[in-house]
Amino acid sequence: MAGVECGGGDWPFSAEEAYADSSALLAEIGWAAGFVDDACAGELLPPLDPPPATPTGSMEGAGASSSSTDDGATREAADADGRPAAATEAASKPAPAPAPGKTMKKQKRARHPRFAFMTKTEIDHLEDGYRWRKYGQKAVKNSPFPRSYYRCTNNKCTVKKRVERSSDDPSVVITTYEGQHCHHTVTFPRGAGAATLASQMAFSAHHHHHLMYNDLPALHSPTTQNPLFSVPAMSSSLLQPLHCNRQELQVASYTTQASSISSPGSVPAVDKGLLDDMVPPAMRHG
DNA sequence: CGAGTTTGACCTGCGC
DNA sequence: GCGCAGGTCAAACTCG
Repeated sequence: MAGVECGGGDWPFSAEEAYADSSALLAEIGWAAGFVDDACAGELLPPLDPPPATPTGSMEGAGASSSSTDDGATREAADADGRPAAATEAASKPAPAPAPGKTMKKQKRARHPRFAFMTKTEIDHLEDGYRWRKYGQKAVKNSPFPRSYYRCTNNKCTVKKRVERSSDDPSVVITTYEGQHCHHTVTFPRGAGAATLASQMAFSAHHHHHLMYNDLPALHSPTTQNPLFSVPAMSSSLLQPLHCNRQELQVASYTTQASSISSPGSVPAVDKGLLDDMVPPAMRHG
């Protein structure tokens, strides 16, 4: 496995800095963000002030999601699943005639629940038990590092992830998962901690608990070293994938039960596996 | 030869 | 309406 190694040690920057740097991303994500030390013992740092619902009525963060969450499902589903029609048309790239996009212009791009986390690692693409296929790379504005786009190789799975390095600290990789896997991991590498965890969390992203950073005392604590958010704790007090629709900020659930991850019975044993893999029994609640 | 990566072009949404 | 930036596509290429 692509060992998730890191020099360990303290973060070279504060949570504020980290999030200030990636605030745009986090804001855009609008769901949840964790800060994970790839040694599986890192801190999950709170995002900076979660932009309060903007007066403009735009929900920005959630907006990115909500504004494009709705109907576009067709396209998303399509292109992730072998790209039928649309993609086929698009194949005729040099022929911007009816432009593939045009036909589906009305449909906004679908957005699945997203979960982002930062990992201090030198490895760009962390092994997380799933197989990914890179489908694009783009230079990111104000960042010397490109952003890579990956899709789960399982053709029935629509999960995507973006990987980019923090322009502030090259040693930090920001990974954003979008969607949920409809299958189990291909492999379950021990030690793939951070990525695996996030992946699993993304996997269980269907537990759309609505809550806001501010509603999470621990999460929003000014303290950057909140033990509550060491990775193991994350698994147990879990940072639920935040469905942070800022216009309906509400705390639906915030539990310290490890079982909460796999609670509604829809998450397969994989989550348990995660716990088994990462959370020492003693650390689990009860 | 199949699977995965690279890379330039294209599409879309958004702010000005 | 225009330009910018993010996101995606797919041909070409690489690698095992």
